[in-house]
Amino acid sequence: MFKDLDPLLHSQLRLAIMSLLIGVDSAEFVFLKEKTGATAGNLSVQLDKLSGAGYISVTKSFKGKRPLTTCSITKVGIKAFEDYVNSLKGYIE
Amino acid sequence: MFKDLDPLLHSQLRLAIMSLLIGVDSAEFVFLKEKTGATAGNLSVQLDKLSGAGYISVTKSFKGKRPLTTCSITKVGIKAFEDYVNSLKGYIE
DNA sequence: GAAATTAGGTTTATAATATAAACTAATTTA
DNA sequence: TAAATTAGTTTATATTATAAACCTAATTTC
Repeated sequence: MFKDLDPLLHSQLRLAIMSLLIGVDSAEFVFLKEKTGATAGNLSVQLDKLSGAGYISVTKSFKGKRPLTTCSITKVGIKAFEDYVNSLKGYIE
Repeated sequence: MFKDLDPLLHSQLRLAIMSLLIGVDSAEFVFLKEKTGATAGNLSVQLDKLSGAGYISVTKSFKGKRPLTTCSITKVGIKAFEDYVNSLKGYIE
């Protein structure tokens, strides 16, 4: 009935990030920042957490001379997201 | 796209409580405790919060000689739950 | 009939979490 | 060349979730 909800995903900002990443190949820091409305600091922290869990991969490079942080969801992340959504259904249906 | 998720409902235990209450007329403390698997302390705290927000009403009486805490969801609570579920869909669909 | 146990909670302490503020470092722009 | 902007990271704080400890009354056991 009430399966545990992955605490890493049961967070508004991290869920929004995953929701965005699941629909694209990859996304830049600034794109995620704009779409989620998060502050850069908060976004940075949450990306680290998702990355630390292996839910996303983060690559740091340069666009011209400015730093560029690019994120992609991983297979593990997709699975976790799907599991989370399924668990959630036990609560809201 | 990403509407704010009511922080009062975006909590595993409180969401489970609301999920249970939305399906019944009323429910006793012990019933909620068993169904959610929560400790009594945690349940007590979360019921207070939901009650404080006007999402549920809590009545304390006696069953025989033992205390009996009975909970029901309110109209405000139903509305909040429905809004929460709708907002959530922006994240998971 | 005293002591231990159970029932039904509440209060309090702690650890984890989310979040923004403050900071860094490089780059434009005025 | 000073000021502002970009693209972030680190740190501090306030909130939150959670369980442990506690309480009171009732019941069972010895």
